Amino acid sequence: MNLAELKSVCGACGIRELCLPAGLSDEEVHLLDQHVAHRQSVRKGDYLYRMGDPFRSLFAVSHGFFKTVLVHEDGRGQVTGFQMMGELLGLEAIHSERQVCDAIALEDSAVCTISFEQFEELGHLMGNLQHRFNQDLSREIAREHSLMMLLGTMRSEERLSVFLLDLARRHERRHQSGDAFVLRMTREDIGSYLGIKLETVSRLLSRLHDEGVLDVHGRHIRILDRQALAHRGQDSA
Amino acid sequence: MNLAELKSVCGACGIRELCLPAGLSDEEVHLLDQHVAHRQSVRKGDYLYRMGDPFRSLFAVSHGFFKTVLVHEDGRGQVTGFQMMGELLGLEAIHSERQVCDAIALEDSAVCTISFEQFEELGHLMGNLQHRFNQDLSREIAREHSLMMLLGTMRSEERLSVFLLDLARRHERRHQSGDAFVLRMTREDIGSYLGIKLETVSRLLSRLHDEGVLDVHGRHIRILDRQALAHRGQDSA
DNA sequence: TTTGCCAGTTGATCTGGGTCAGAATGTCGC
DNA sequence: GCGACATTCTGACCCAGATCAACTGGCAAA
Repeated sequence: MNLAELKSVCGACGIRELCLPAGLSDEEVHLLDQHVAHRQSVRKGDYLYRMGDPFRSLFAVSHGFFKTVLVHEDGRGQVTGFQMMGELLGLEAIHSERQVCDAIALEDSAVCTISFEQFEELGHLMGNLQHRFNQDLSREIAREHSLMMLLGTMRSEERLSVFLLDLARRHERRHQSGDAFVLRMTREDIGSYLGIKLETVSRLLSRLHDEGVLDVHGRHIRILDRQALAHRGQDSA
Repeated sequence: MNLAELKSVCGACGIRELCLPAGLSDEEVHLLDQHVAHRQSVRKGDYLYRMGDPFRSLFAVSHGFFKTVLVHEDGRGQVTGFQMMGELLGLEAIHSERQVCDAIALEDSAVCTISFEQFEELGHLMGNLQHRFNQDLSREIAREHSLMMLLGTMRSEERLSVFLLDLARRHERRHQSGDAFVLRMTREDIGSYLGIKLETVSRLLSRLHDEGVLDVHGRHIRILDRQALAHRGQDSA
C-alpha cells in the first residue's frame, strides 16, 4: 500500500456508505480523509478505551465487533451496545473530558481514529458533515429510546427476538446474510444487554430451536422463520 | 413588554445558564436570540408534538414540565424522559423527518421554539454553539446509558431511589429545594419510566415513608434521609 | 493425552414484582 | 358544595424469570 492509498482511506473504503462519510461528496470525503483518519487494530479481548481514559477521539469500526460496557461503582456492569463495522464509538463521551464506559473488541478488529477536535473544525468547514453527525447522534438517542422500551416493557422472549432481528437487519445492511450468522458475544453479554440472565438466554434459544424458529449450534444462528420470530412474546404466552 | 425585550429572550432569561445559551458570550446569545427563538405556551395535558408530526424545530422548556412517551405499534407505551426548564425536546427526531415520540405537558408550560434548519446555520457561524450542542446530544446519550443500567440491573427500590435523587439534583440546579418538591407526574408515569408497575411505585413510596426515609403526601415529597435513600436496593434486601 | 477451564445447557426451587380486586382519596367541572 | 371520574393505596394470589446446582463439550496449555 502506497502513500496515496493511505491518504485516501475513506474514499476507497468498502463500507463508506455505512460510516461517517455516508452522503458526502467525493471532495468532502477526500477532505475528511486527508485531515483526520488513520487506522488502528485491536485484538480480541482488548480494550479500545476504558472508563476514565481521556476523551480525544471518536472511533469508527473498520472491521470486527465491539461491545460497550457501563460499569457501576459497585462493580455491576451493563452492556450498552454492540458495534459492527461502520458504526461509531465514543459518542457518549463528547460531553465529558473522559470516557464514560469501556469498549472491548469481541474479535480481532480495526478502527479508524478521528481526533474530535479536528472533527469539529472540519464540521465547521463542511456543514454537510456536521449535519450528518447531528443525525448520527440523534439516531443513537432514538436507538436507546427503543432499548428503553425493550427493557421497560417487553418479556424476555420478545427481547431476544428483537435482538436477533436487529442483528439480522444490521448484517443485511452490510451485505451479509441476515438469516445465518455467528454471534460474537457470549450468552452472558446478550443477557446483560437485554436485562436478563444468561441461563434465560440459553433456555430461550433452546426453546426457539425446538420450536423450529431457529437453528442454534453454539454461536451459529440460522433464522428459519422470521415471521414467527417477529411475533414472539408480544401476543403468545 | 416591548419589541426590544421580545428580541432578547435568551439574554434576559433566568435559566440561560441551564439552557442552550450556556457558556456562550453575550454577543453570541444575542445572535441566537435575534434569529431563532420565540415562545409558545402549552397547556397541561396538551401535546407539544406527536409521533409522526413533521420535525422542524427543537424546543427548550422555558417553564413547566413535560414527559416524552414512545408508543409501540401494539399500543404499549414507555415514558422515555421527563423534561424540566432549560432542557431540550426533540433531539431524538433530528435523524428523521418526523417526530418519533410524543411530548406532553404535565403542567401549564412554555417552550422556546428553534427552527432546526436555522439552528444548524447558526451553528455553522458559531463554532461555540455547535460545540455546546454536540455536548448536549452526547450528554443525552450518556443519560440514557445510565437509564439502561437502571432498567437492566437494578431492583425496583433502587430504581425509585435513583429517580428521586435525580429529581432532587435537577431541582437544586434550578435553585429549588431538592429536599421538598412536588411530583408532576402520576405513579403510572413513574412506573413506566422505571420499568415497574404503578402499584409497585405506590408500595415502595409507602414503605420508604413508613421507614422514615421520605415524607409522602400524595405528590408532595420530602426527602428526610438522603444517605438512606442513596443506599436503598443495592445492598439491603 | 491429560488436565483445567470457560461457555453453555438443563433441572429444581424460590421470589420479586406482576396481576386482580376493592376501598380510599383527590381533583375538577358545574 | 356536590357529583363524577381519575388517581392512589392496600391486600391476596400468581408466575416469569432469578437463583442454585449439576453436568457437558470444546479448546488450550502442559
